[in-house]
Amino acid sequence: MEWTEERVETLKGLWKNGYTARQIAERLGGVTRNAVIGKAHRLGLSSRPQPVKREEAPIDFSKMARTCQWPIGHPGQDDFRFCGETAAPGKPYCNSHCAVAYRRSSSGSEDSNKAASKEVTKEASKNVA
DNA sequence: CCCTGATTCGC
DNA sequence: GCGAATCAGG
Repeated sequence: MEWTEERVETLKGLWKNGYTARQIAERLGGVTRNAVIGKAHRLGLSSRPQPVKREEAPIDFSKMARTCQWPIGHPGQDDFRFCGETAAPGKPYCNSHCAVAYRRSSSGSEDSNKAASKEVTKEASKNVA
């Protein structure tokens, strides 16, 4: 597999959001957790927030869940919840999380990714209250 | 034993 | 730079 921009961006996004290397590898497809970890390490990542044990995948929520299903916090923990922001039509996530989860072939780069991640954090904090 | 990420090591 | 193998911790 080739580490395209979008792939790296999704890797960073998911990794940053506490997903395990295996989940990320599984989501990206064609890569093993070692590849993900290796790449992450190479990218300058390595430490992470507490890992989230969650089966996350681009499930087809077509007509259900009009709210963002992006997991925030840790399952079983008091502050665990979903984003809850209005999701884009036909998508399981809101704009911010879609940017992190799907990242279409955008020529843009870290900037937009950073912006997305930033918003994610912002939304998370907002929802805590 | 299972899992995890971290590092090393050969390609 | 890449990822499997290996290392180390839970």
